[in-house]
Amino acid sequence: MNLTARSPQDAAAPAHDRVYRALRTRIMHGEITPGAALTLRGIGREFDVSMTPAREAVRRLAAEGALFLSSSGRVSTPELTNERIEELAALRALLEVELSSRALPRAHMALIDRLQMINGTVAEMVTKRDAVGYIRTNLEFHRTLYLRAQAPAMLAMAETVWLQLGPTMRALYGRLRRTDPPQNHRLIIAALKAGDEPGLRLAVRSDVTQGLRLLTG
Amino acid sequence: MNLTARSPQDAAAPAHDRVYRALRTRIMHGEITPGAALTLRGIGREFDVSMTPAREAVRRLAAEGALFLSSSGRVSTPELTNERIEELAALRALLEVELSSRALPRAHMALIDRLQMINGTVAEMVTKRDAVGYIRTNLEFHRTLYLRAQAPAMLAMAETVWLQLGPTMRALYGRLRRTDPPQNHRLIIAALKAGDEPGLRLAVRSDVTQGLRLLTG
DNA sequence: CGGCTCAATTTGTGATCACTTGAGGGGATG
DNA sequence: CATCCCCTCAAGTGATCACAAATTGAGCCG
Repeated sequence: MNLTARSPQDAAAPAHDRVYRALRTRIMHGEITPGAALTLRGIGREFDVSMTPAREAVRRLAAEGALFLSSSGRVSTPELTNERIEELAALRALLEVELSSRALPRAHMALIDRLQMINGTVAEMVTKRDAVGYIRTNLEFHRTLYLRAQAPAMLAMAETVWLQLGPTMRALYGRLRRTDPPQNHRLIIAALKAGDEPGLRLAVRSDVTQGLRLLTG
Repeated sequence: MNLTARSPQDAAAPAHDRVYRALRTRIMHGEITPGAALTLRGIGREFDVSMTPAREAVRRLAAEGALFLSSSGRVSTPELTNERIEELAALRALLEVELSSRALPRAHMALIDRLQMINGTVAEMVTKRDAVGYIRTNLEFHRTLYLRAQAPAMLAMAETVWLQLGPTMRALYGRLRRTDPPQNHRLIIAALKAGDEPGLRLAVRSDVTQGLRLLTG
């Protein structure tokens, strides 16, 4: 099956973990449309494993809210209601504002440079209208910043929220007609440079909630 | 099989779900000491199921951070570092302050009465020095309030944090020599009655972080 | 008396299979 | 033409087994 080189941490990874990671990435990056159905046998066939590891991966993702299990056990990506989306956006704001706050005193020039580079890629994805690429690099931008917060539990929660929003995000950003580069990311970088905590908090809050405006507003 | 009466929501529940719920409750209420080892075959034996549903329950709990899986797959309850505990406490503060804020405008007299009744039970548990009972009723107090926030995703996250703190909480509260009733709960109730949002936020923050003082301070 | 080695045993992993249930389609009926 | 019913097949659940890895404890040597 997949004979491509794997990153070190994936070397000799158990089957269920391989499947889990592959599906997780797909979902988080919006590569699966909301409401799409999955089957354990289908997943097993695709990754060349039996139903057992497929089931473990699916249940793990369901526990994280990335997949929806119907009462009869059928598996699909969740179709979020507007209320749910708003709530998850509020969670993003809550968690990510805190994470950025904690990262601020630890953010040195090397980090800011790296963020600017990633942001360049984000802008590129926007102009190319590559939705999946945009989501991926956008999340990389945020994760890079939040890693500096040295708060693994909080970051894990934020990623769980991203995961839940994944399938919906694609549809959401698909409506974005804008081709202008991410303005809020620039504000975040500027606030980091200036050591301006209130400005940073505001910029992060705006960035994580802006995608929602066009849905609810 | 298991012919004992089950609660309504457990009726005809799949085996893996029964096991999951039973273990989850045990962990959240602090009935398992940190670092305790579990085995799939042992769990299967206890609940009279095979390894398969035991594995699903364990992996689901591991995904929620309630169990720790060693690199070799061995299962145990996590032993949290002080940094981790502080971070989880910060998460509790963040999430629960927000939840209480959202619950405030919806908190009518019936809810406040119910909170006062639960709080009576909490006080009773304190005087009886019943650690598990204390944790259970204390969480019931918080959950009852937060349910009014109408924010299921946020509440689920808060419960995940409780779950992660479960095994540690017992040890934590075991050090509490106090037999005085929960003062912060009274402040919460008072703030709810008065419709005092800043006071409520402060009281909730104090309540969820107080247990930590004796650890870090 | 303490540390090391090796083997027996415990434990997780993954495949396979029997069983049951629920979803979806096709046809008959009003 | 719509609705309802039944039937079939697909899909999840859970048990069992073979296998590999790791743990543990006994026995031995220093």
